[in-house]
Amino acid sequence: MTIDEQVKLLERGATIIPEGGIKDKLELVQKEKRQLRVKLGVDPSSSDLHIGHAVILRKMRQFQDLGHKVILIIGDFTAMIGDPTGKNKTRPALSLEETRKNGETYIAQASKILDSDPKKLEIRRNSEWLEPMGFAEVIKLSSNYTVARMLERDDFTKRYKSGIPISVHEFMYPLAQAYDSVAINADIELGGTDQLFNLLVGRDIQKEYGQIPQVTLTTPLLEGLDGIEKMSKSLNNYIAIAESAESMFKKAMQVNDDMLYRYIELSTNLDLVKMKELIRTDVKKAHRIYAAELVRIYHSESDIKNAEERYDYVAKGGIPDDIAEYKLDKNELEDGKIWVCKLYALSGLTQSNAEAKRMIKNRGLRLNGEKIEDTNLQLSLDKPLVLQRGKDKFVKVSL
RNA sequence: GGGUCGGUGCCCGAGUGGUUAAAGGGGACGGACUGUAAAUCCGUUGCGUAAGCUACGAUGGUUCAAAUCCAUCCCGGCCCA
Repeated sequence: MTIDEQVKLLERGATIIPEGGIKDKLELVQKEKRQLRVKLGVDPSSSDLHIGHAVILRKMRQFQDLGHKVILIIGDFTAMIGDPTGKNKTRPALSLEETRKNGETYIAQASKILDSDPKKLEIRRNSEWLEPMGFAEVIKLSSNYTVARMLERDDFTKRYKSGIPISVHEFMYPLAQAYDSVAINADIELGGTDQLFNLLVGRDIQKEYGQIPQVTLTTPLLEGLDGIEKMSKSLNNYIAIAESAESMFKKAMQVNDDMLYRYIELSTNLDLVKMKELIRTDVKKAHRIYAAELVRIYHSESDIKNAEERYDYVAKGGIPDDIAEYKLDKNELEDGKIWVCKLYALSGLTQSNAEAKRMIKNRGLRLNGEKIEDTNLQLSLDKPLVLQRGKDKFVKVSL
């Protein structure tokens, strides 16, 4: 591949700062006969990677495939300090052990996408260099940036204007992240568009430390299944890359029609021109192709059929066979029977007896496929029972 | 440090002594309709099968009765220093 072709591939779906920066970097390393050092910082506070994260990981993979080195930085130190007080309220600060564990899960999941050849992948933790930094060092680092410039960051601006508190330590986040770039001497740093500010701080700080500033490459954030918020675990609007083929297929089918093109664009390599046309002419089919493609990427060709069949079966009101099981303790029985509402609560399908009762009144609970009418129903468990909530939440109960 | 305003359920927000498990909106969850979509419409949205209990930043107090009044404390915004 010529450099121009490489640039074209790498820049697809991404925003580069400064413009043309990728080409310059590629030419530079060609001259110096070395690999690019491509950085991605990850926050080990959540352990479930979703297809939104995958956008950037897939971009990383492209760099690897072109022979470059990807450096994954687990932000174990920054996560340990605890999340800023911002919108998400205070998140309990994680212990080093937790962040380490989350980091491991992250790596395990990311390796579904990344090439784990050590020549192409380096994994570091930022506690490595941030922890030993003394206060004097930190002051020196922070003296390179001004409050006014910090406040330029979009979420700081918004919060400041609307009177939402900003703690001083939150200013340290961009700086710490920027210092990571210095520590590993990054040529390029990748991130979601929400990371742009932090990535740019990296450029400034690298300059201050006498390095050539990194080029930043940002990819769009994938909106969640609700079509409004960004995809995230806490909003529960995500498709995890580790979830089962069945669940993945189902969620993919539920992506809003309006969002489908964007999902295809950002999370698959499907032919965009063809898919755009298909969405126009036959949306349902487009959904199926997308759903199948996702399963193909994260599971395998052979899993598609099962996932699709299950989907169709449940859509028709069928009870699938891969249901979670719950073993009821005999002590819960009275005269060999148990009250329906209690059973639903115990099985975890409802949060409380009261909720189960309400759901029955709303005709939302089924037993062996039949709607439950009577809130006072007493059940004996001679045979296993299939409890169901809504369309697709099942639990099989037995003694 | 001083002044001032504020802290209500998942979120926003009304409520300034009893009729308040707390208006309204959002979200979420069910149902109808559908393509297990969207839109729309309907219902539910603290726990307890009940008596009742718990809940309006925390603790203590006043009162027959407190989210509402008082005291102290904690947290935050704004203004002044």
